[in-house]
This record gives sequence, C-alpha cells and structure tokens, in this order.
Amino acid sequence: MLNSYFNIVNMKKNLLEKKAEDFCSKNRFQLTTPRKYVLKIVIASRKPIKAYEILKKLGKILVNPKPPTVYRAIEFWQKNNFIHRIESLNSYFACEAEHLHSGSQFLICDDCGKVIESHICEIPKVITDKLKNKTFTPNRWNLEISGSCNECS
Amino acid sequence: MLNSYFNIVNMKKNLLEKKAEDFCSKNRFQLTTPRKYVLKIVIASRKPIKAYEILKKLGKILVNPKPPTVYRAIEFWQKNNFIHRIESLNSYFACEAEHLHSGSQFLICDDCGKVIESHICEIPKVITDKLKNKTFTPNRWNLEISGSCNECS
DNA sequence: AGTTCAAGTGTTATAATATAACACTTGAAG
DNA sequence: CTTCAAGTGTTATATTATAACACTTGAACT
Repeated sequence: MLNSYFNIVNMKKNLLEKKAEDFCSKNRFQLTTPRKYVLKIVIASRKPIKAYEILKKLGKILVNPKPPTVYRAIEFWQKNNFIHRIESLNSYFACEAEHLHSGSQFLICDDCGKVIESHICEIPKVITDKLKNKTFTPNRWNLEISGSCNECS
Repeated sequence: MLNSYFNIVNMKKNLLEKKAEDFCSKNRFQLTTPRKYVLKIVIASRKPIKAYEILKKLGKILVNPKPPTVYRAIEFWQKNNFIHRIESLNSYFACEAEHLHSGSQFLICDDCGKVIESHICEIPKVITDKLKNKTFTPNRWNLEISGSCNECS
C-alpha cells in the first residue's frame, strides 16, 4: 500500500503548478522556461531551498544557467506570492495559501530544517496595540520562529 | 537652547555602554578593544548598520581591521542580547531592552530607514493558538514589519 | 504579414555578506 | 610563574546577490 502522505504532497504540487499557469495566463505574464522550472524546483523541495541549490538543480534541466536566471525567477514568484523568502535562512519556500497575504509566519526547526507556514493574515493585536501611538503604516511583515519540531525535540 | 532629544539619545548611549561594561565584568567576559568599539559604533548609529559599515568605521579607530574582527564582535553582542540582527536588511541594531528576550519585533521604515523596536516578550497569542496542535517548541523569534513611518507617509 | 516595443533572457563581471582555518596573544586561576 | 581557555590577527575563500548590456520573444498594432 502506498503512503498516502506522498499522494497528498503530489496533489498539492500539481495544484500549485496549475495555479501558477492560471495566474500567468490571467495576468498576461509569461510562464517562461526558467520561471516554470524554478517554481517546480522550489515546490518539489519541501524544505526551504537556497538560491544556489535551485541553480544547481536547474542545471540538470537547462544548459549552464547563471545566478541572475534563478534570482529573476525567484523575484517574479516572490512578488506574486508564490514563494516566500525565509530571511533567517537565506532560503526560499513555496507558499500554499489560496490568497494574497502581506504577512507570513514560519516555524523553523533548527534540527531537521523543516518549516511550517502558518497562514495568519492580520498583524497580531498585541503588536498593533503597542504601536497605536507610533502611527506607522505597515506594508509587509514577516515572523520567523525558530525552535524544535515535535519529531526533533 | 539645546535640543533635548540628543541629550536623551546620548544618555541612552552612555547607559548602554555602562551596561555592557557591567555585563562583561559580572560574567567574566573580556571587554576587548574590538568588542568595545564595535558596540560603540552600533549604538552610535541610531539606524541599523551593516557589518561592512561597522568595519569601515572601526578602521578609523583600529589599524586595518578585517571582517572576522567585526563579525566576531557582532556575534558576541548578539548572543548576549546587546544587538539584534535585522534579517531583512542584513543589518545590526542596538537593543535597549533592560532584560533578555528571546523574541524581537521591528518596525522598519522603507523610506527613511528608521527602525523602532517594540519590546514584546511573548509570542502573540494568535500565533501560539494556531500552533497548539503542532507541538513545536519555540526558541527564538523575530518579527519584522516594513512600511512607512509617520514622518515619511 | 510586417512593425514595434515592453517584457524577458543570456552572459560577463563583480558587489556584498560571511566564515574557515591557523598561528599567535592574553589574562586570570591555580 | 605556569597553564590553558578565551580571544585576536590574518589570509584566503565561501556564499549570496546584483549591475550592466546585448539579444530574443511575443502579442498588440497597423
């Protein structure tokens, strides 16, 4: 009997790729070869992946790709909310949210490297309360929590 | 009449340096020349400062310092909670908190680069609620909110 | 069908950020 | 006054990211 976990993962993978196709045609962006494969690679990696790791994997598909090729594709997908940058790891991670969001939160396991994204859309109230008198207009936000996941601790 | 803002800033500056001295003697760490001046530089810069900017300023005090000198001092102060790294800016910032804290939050103005640290010590409840069934043990956390400050928006 | 031009790519080079490794120095505990 | 962990100085290099410029492509116009 096959492990159903992988079936679910593969489903998500295909859905995300489909979503990307739709997104591009809807918005008249080109789903070019580098864009397509960079996204595929990031989605396939179920952990945060580094730009030069993407580059290496891309090298198995395209002939001798260069860093800007990867960084441009990353930038495109990041801008359009298909991937997030995990700042504390200099890494990139596919976003499974069904909607745009200006904030993201990650649980990062220091031991196994696993990352869980929690889709909270509002900046937590403690924060906004504290900032009431600062009159600051938030634009983007990112919360990264490091620790140990249940499998490692 | 002098602007009292700068007096307050200078007071804070001196307090922080004093605190660092106390911290080192209490804990039997050495307040060495590079450590002392790196901290001074980070405190004096009231905005997040980059490692190579610190290096450049340090070069006006010490003879031809090298990157590891700066990075080691940064690491020391960061570990001991005197400075934080602002991940989204690859920059470092003096912490004014009177206590240790495993989490930090920053408001970062995209326009003028000003940063405000808000000292919230607990991970916001929305987050912990959402993560209840994930059984994840947090260790450190960092929230960075980018936007426009009141002077820029 | 040909023209146009913004969007996108390929490539070279280099900037910016960070660390490994190793020999040397220092200071405080015994 | 020895010892050795803690800390420094230095060389070299790894890692991450972008500037700049010539070239290609596709789809919106005549």
